[in-house]
Amino acid sequence: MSKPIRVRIAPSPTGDWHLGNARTALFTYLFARHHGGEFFLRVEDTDQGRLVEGAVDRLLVLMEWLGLTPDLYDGLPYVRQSDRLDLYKEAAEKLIAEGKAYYCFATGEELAHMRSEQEAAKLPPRYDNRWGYRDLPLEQAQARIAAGDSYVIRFKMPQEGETVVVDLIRGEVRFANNLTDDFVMIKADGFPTYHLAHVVDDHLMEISHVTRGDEWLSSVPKHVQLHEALGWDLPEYIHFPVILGPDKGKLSKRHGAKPVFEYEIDGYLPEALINFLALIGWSSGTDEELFSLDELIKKFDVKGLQKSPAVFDATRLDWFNGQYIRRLSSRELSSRLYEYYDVRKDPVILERFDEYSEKMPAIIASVHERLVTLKDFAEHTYFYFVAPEAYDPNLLPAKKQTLEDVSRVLEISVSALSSLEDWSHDSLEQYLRQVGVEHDLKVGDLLWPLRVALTGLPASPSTFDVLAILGKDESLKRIAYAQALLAS
RNA sequence: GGCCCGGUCGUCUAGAGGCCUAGGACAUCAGGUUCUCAUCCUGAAGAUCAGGGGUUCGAAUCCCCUCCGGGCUACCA
Repeated sequence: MSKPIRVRIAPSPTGDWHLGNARTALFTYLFARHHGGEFFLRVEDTDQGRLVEGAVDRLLVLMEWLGLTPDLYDGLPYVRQSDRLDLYKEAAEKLIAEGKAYYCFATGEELAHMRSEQEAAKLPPRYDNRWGYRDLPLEQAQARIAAGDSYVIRFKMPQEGETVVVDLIRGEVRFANNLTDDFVMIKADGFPTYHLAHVVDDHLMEISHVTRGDEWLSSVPKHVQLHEALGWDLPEYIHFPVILGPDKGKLSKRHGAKPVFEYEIDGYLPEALINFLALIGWSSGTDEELFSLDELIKKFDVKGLQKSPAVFDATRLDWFNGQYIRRLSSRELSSRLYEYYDVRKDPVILERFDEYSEKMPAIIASVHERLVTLKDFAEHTYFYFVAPEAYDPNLLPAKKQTLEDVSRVLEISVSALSSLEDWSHDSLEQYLRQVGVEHDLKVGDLLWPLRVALTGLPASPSTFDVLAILGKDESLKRIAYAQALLAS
């Protein structure tokens, strides 16, 4: 590998990225950065019928969010194939001139008819040159074009011997040439097909390693033959195994394969997503699991890439996200949360950040280790801002407690707390534990009813936290409400 | 159908002929810490290495066959 490493990620702007696309980009990025190479983005918009408005802009934002920002190419953020039509045409015409490609005038209906005929005869469907365009003299073809006939340009695939492909993950793969037919390079609309465009661009962009999904492996013979016909050196090939859905089928929307940007909306951290994705189909060879992007760059090695496809497991992603959230400092978590709701333009939460800015650090700290996603924050802290109402009073008793016990506990609490001056967490804890002892109450029997009274919930942050954050007035108010609820 | 690729606990994986009575992580279950939940700690269960033949003193690792899964077989990428 003496050549400089230059790689590219080449999506077609036909929709939003799912995790599989993001992982291909990640591996490609890691490979480039590990070797100190360059990482470009090339937009493959050669299928004019499938273009999706705004897809490229959203992709750029997403890549930035993931931390996979591509390098500038000729000063531009990406290369766009529709800007390079002349280049493909030039290559195709060179091949025509050399007799390595030809004009084909078969219509769509004719081709469809050919295929159905072959299918009926149990023959493998392929372009069989039944109209003889492969051998049509160039002058005749040009005459038809001049007459306005619609045409495509096909590559004359060699029909003898085999094409040997080397993939860095799988090693040598062999294909018999007579099984590949004369594929289309230039479509009737003048746009190139993937095969031609990829070969031309990767050559012109001096891409050292072609990285892409596994689904391309069986097309490589076309690309190899094209390189040879054009007289160009072959790049190295790396075909990543695909990501499967939980049903072991293709990643589909039905099985949690949402567009990647929805993971952002759902409160996942990009570093968690990156770490999670990196470990699907790649292993460092050690028992370590948690890697930052920088660590991944250092450790990434093609040797650690898996040959087999992997199933995507959402619960594992949750674990990574929880890990990363817990590793954030309170300050970092706080700014992440604010940023998250700010981007979401969530007026309710943003207002709370504003109005409760003094208490916010304590509020966040109280739920920090309980969050799986940033989105969870709203739900976990709701009770701080909105007093519980009309909850089931049967929630109030701790295990083995009666409603009468609860009344007594609340009464004791009210009278004790009313006289407490220092309403800090530590003071509250010290004091209440002592109150418990004085009244012969187990801590749980004192704190459970209190917590339910304050939050209306069976699970919440520590009662001392809740008390301290709510403050004396609000706490006593909520306890009084619980007492009223019990009485009714 | 044909051609390619793949197949280790439910999931992600370690494993390049003896270190494997197959290791780790997620999930699960049990216990501990604890006012609840969560965190954290400890432990358990979980894989006859898809199946069958070889090769070898010895195979998850090498070879062959079968089965299963996936991809390609477009004027889609």
